[in-house]
Amino acid sequence: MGIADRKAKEKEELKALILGSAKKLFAEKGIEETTIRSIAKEIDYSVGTVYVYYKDKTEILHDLHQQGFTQLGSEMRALFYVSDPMERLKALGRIYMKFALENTQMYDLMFNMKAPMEFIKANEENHWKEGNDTFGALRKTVKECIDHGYFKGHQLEPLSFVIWGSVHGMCSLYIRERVKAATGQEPDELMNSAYEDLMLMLSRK
Amino acid sequence: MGIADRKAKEKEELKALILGSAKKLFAEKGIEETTIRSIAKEIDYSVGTVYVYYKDKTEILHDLHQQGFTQLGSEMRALFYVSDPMERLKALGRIYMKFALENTQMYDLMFNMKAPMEFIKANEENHWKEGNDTFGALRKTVKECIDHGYFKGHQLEPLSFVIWGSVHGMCSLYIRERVKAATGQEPDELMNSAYEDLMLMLSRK
DNA sequence: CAAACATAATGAACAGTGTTCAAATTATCA
DNA sequence: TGATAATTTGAACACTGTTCATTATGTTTG
Repeated sequence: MGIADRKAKEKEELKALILGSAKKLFAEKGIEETTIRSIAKEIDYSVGTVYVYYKDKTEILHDLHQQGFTQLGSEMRALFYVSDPMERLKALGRIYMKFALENTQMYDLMFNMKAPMEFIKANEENHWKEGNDTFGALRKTVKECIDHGYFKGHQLEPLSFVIWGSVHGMCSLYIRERVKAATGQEPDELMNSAYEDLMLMLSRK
Repeated sequence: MGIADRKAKEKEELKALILGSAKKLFAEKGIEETTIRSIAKEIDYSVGTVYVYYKDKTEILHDLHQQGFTQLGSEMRALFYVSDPMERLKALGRIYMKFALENTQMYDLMFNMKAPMEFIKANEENHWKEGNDTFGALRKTVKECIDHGYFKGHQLEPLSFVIWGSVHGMCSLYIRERVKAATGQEPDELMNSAYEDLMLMLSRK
């Protein structure tokens, strides 16, 4: 079945082309400028073609958010070699924050926008695998910290969520342009010093 | 000048009526359903009239976000009687979180949506008074905590931002429906236990 | 090779959005 | 009452996501 195979490959390639176009526009111009028409125009196809390969915009955004998690996941996995759990926790947070600040649109899509969650709900997958895996990696590291004598009196699940929420909160305020407006400080500097303050707080035995 | 006065009052009243309509739709149906047409329909005026009193939608959303800060501000001010700064800090956070969970759309508008910031930028007010005041109240309380021996080794500005970011982060993850999806826990329960874990961490001398 | 069929791509059309502005309506004044 | 000013209107514009009959292309078959 050579022809069928080739056709299947071509379909996949075109789908990837559409997603690539979406990714480019999304990263460069943000969600506002990433319209179906602009995606189609970028690759010289008609709007209708996009809908042959993606049933709607939320599916495109879901696929995109998945790519973001793939990247973040591989960056996080590169830290598994760090044996000391507290050191690893600190490094994890740094990587996470770095990813957020360097890929603001993508981070926004992954953790703030409604589209990916709506797609998951609409397809009743009922399971946010990407989020689950990422939070699982954090929880595992926090667990090891607890086993090493850190976080006395804390519970694993709430504590892990607090840590996630802390870094996510700072990143979101940064991305949604509340940092300078509210504090008057230089955002990038404040993000760094705040992260150090957070780590200081976490690493107290 | 009786007539001019009355006209001015009527103008103000109609503007308030538009804002009230927007507020109602916004709280009940969210931003998606709060269209200019729906706002106009709610109060039996035409779309054009809305644009006589508001130059665009961001101005409406900015006025709305201002109302949210007025409410949050008064709820926070009710805690000034708490003399112990750490107790006050804990209470502040609770009130803040309660406000976020009970007014999800409004909180989202105040701290996540782009509209209010875009309005401020477009009118080069260059000063987010609402955010400044709120963060100022937090900073002041944190300062007092430091003066009472808490947060040794921490700096006021970054620390205050970390605390804000922590609570904001958890609230945002809740509102944007990432909590249950990522942790598998019951969101409301986790929010509470996480807040207690956070406070436990903060109140260690 | 041509005709029949299957697959893929198209873009006009639809319903919705925010926004504008000439025209119609209403209120005020002389 | 008639002229003038203020207010309200809603059709129209440019955009969005989405659909689907039509067209074009590729494949198989007699």
